[in-house]
Amino acid sequence: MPGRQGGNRVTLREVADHAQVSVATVSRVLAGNYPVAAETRHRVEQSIQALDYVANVHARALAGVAPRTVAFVLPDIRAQAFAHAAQGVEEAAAEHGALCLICTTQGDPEREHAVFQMLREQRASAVILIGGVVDDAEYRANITDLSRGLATADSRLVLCGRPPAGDIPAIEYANESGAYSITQHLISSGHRRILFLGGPSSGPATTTVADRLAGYRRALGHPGWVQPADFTRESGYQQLCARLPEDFTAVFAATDLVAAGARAALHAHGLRVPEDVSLVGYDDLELAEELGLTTVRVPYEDMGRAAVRLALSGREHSVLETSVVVRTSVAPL
Amino acid sequence: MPGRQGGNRVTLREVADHAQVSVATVSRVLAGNYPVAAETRHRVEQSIQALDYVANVHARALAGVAPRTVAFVLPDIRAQAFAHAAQGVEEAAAEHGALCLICTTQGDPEREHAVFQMLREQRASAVILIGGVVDDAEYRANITDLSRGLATADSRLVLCGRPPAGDIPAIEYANESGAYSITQHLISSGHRRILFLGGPSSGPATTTVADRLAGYRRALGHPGWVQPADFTRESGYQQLCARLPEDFTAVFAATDLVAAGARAALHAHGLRVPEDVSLVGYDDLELAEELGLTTVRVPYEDMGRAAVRLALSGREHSVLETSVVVRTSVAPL
DNA sequence: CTGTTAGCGCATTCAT
DNA sequence: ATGAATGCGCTAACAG
Repeated sequence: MPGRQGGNRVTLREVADHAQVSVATVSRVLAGNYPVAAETRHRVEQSIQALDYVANVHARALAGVAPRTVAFVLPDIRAQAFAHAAQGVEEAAAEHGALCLICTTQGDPEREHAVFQMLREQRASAVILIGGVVDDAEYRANITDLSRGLATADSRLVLCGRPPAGDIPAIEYANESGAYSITQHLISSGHRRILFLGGPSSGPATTTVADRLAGYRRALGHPGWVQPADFTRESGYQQLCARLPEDFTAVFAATDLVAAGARAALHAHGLRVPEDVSLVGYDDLELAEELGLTTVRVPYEDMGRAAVRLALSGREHSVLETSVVVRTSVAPL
Repeated sequence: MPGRQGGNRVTLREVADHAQVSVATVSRVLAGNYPVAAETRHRVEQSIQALDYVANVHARALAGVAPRTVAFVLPDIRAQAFAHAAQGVEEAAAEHGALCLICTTQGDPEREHAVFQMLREQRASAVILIGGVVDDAEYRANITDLSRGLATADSRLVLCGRPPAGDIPAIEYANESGAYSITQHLISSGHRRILFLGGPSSGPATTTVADRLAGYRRALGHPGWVQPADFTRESGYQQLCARLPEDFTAVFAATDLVAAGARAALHAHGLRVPEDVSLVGYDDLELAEELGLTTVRVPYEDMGRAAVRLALSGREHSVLETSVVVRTSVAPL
């Protein structure tokens, strides 16, 4: 029972004294990469136990033996897609014996900046960035700065679920083709008037929606019908209601969450899914299963894992497959 | 454009040289807690910019100026309840200017042990622990060891959503009384035969279910009817099916997730909610809103925040209120 | 106001 | 096989 006073951590020195050896010897048995007499080693190990010694990472790091740390920066951990990616990152980091830092920005640029500064100070070996972005010049400039800043500190930046920017590597998923496939699915069920629900009401779209919209249009062979909506259930509800007098036989919601809102809107108007209107989403969250929603599966956990591998050990498949998951929200026309 | 080679971080020394001052001066303008001539300060700031200097936390920590770091240890970040608690922890940590470490154990005791060891090495100022547990002697012994180990390193352990153990502080929520209230709600709607769905099929229950069950029984005034089930949707489905020939007018699922499974089971048997059977859950997750589930709201984010405050700045309300959220899954008998 | 210096805890030559 | 000494980057006395 150590029970020492607060703040009085045991140091290597004390262990050495206790074991009647030098600090170098203790350090050696700890590292285990250098010959130490069996008997001495035993004695040292006893002392370590007895004193409940715990190494100080900071001192270690300073002396050049830092454990790698990978940081995962996301807008909001409450979003299921991100939480799943985080799970993948955690797992892979653990496999690599790396410490894992999960940081949220709440979509606030200031906070994001602070987080990055902090990560540089922490000497993070890698930082993985996830979350939708508008791929414009400003973004490119920003991300390039970040990457350079990190590189200065011998740290790598990896994008997750976004296109690579400049020479910044990324793990993507087949977003456009997933959208294409599920639109095809709708089409092959006889649907023609398919409403795409998602995207900004004005201004440029994030790469996420832009790609999904592109896939939708490629399958359709024409611009189709688009109703803007944020990536929330509430917005899905509101925006579909706004469109509801119109006639379409199916709705492609940009996200499962949006689909959930759309579904509620449909129900509120006395329309049934899929009897009256077919509905598909994107992401394949828990929600999709609950609602029997046909959707596109995005391998978020795999993306997290892949991003860590890319960051820590170099090359890696950089665009993961998506697949449509058929459930019960689509009916043939 | 710094663009230095990887690994070649800029040090205080270099900044000092560049600015033609001593390291002490640079350190001072950095800390800003000591008078420095305006002109000198300016010169130093220029150099810092020019060299893109970033302080090394490890060196700082070794020198005694460590930023506090609070760790949040949970079984699985994909679980919404935990993700919400994590959000609260993140926010509060940021407010305190503390670094936030989120670590998952996957419910694996070995991994949990490794995580704790790592946290001690990191000199975490506080570690917050969440996740169901069976409150037996073994657990008590374990947690006490952990707490002592942490205390050795001048670090505090705080429990979250569990009862305090020994002198280890905790942030709880009114679990039993929430269960009592929602059972009352059912009762005042005329229900008498209410099935409690949750808990282990054999062996001791976690404190979480035990308390909910206790509240249920207190409201009922007798032991009631209990069908065991894990905290998963799947289990809710299976276990309710197993019980379905029996007649009860309402089901109290130990968790929203379990309720979702129960609901599916009911539907699969041609029973409608709430017309044929009323259903309530616990937690008030996103799912509950989607399903129109009447449930008990647990303030997970607040708990996370409170835990951080407790850990970092002492006293704090330690048991948070719960409340029943009435939606559409209960019908009067 | 500014420079010099002594640690912080540990890993690592270099001696022995 | 073991011990003594050096340095990692920074802060905080301590001198000027």
